[in-house]
Amino acid sequence: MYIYEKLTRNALFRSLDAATVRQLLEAISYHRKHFRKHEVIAREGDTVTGLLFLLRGSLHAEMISASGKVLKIEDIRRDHSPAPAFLFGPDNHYPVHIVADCDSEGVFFKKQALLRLIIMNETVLKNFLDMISAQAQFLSGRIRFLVMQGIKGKIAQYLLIRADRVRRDDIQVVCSHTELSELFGVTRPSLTRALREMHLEGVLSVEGRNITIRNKSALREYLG
Amino acid sequence: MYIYEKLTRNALFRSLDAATVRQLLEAISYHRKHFRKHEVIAREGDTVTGLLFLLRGSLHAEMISASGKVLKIEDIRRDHSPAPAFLFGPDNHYPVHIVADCDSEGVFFKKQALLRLIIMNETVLKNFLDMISAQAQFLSGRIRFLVMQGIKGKIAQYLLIRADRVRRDDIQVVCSHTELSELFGVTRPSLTRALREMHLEGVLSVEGRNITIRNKSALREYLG
DNA sequence: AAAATACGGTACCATATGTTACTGCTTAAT
DNA sequence: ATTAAGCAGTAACATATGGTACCGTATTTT
Repeated sequence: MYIYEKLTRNALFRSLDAATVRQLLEAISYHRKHFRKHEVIAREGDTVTGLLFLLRGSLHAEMISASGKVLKIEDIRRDHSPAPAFLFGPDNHYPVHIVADCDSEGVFFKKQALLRLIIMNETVLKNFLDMISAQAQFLSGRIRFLVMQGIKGKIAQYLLIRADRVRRDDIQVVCSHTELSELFGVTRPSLTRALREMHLEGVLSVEGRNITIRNKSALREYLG
Repeated sequence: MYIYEKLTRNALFRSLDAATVRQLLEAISYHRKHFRKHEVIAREGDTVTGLLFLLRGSLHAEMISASGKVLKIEDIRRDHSPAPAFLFGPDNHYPVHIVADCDSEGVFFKKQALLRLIIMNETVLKNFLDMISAQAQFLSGRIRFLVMQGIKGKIAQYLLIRADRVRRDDIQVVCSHTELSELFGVTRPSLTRALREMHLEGVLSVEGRNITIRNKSALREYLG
């Protein structure tokens, strides 16, 4: 499959057909990048010089505090790019580390090339506005999630959203407890304890990574 | 002073002269709005239908949790607009309440009008990109501030930034403790206690709203 | 197959922060 | 002028979460 076909799946090229993307790509320069599993693609503080578009694999963004606390900010799959909102604006530095979850591959557009794309095609411009806005909206939701509730609230919100998405009350959590605890910004033992307590309270039934919601309205009470 | 002269101070019209802004304004429609002190301009969840530009006064954005916890997200003065990154993108709803700090006044551009401005003038487009990028960057910094450190870390970061800005070690904190605690996402007694402890440790000297940094390197140790 | 790594469970204790309530003081509203 | 709000300080206590350490199992990697 050609690059431009894969790129149509990215938010920047949404509602463009492969032929148009091909045309656009011919007008600018870019280069291909490969990353190995666990490779650090960008460190917090590095200058953002362009935008990466994933063709294969997946990445994640994480913050690490001075004391070593890890907070996973988001997963980045092939429809998203890392740090799109840090290319423009006053501070062009990565606010997070970008790490490859597995062997991955992408194309990198320098800022100038991207700017040309945006000016050349109004759909691309609109898509880019949507991308940056989406990023801000996501971060705003993340603040509410992380700051406005305790661990049980986070568990409740996480599970309720997933249950709603799959339209079932039994949820297969794909992440490990360690990952979940990094996503929630808490320690793993604290997360396990909270799950155990919610199990004892009869709100959830927890069996390893299979969690079933037993009392949905009680679960909602935990929301911050 | 005319509206367009005041608007040149807003981020959207940066590096445009008053005459150009006047021209731009004549091409689109907008209307004027007035707000009284403490008036709620938008509630969390309201649809964002356009963008407000402040001519006079100041606003702030805050989140309120189910349990009543208040988190102040940001101050909005005449160079900024509320929620610029929520006009485009997938979720066009205010993530926060917008409240007037004092009697205030502004002009409101509907989304379509703004879109026309952006397309008409490349500087405006670039400025808008910068605005929403700045918003995302701000929120990202806010996550680090709020989640990656304890109260003393927040105090340290807050004071060090201010001290650096005024190039002095004695700082006149303009907000009340109540406001500060909302900005930090903690309770007021906890904030007061932390300040008292840091005073006893000899790191700070706290006298009401006058705070002097006594030991800058010790203060930095608190940063998360 | 062996070794290394990641994972999940748990317990004990430490610590940070929240909760509530009361005080006196200052500033703004009537 | 009087009343009402808001503000800063503090204390006693409750609670949530963190820190650390250990174990046994599962899963990779070599």
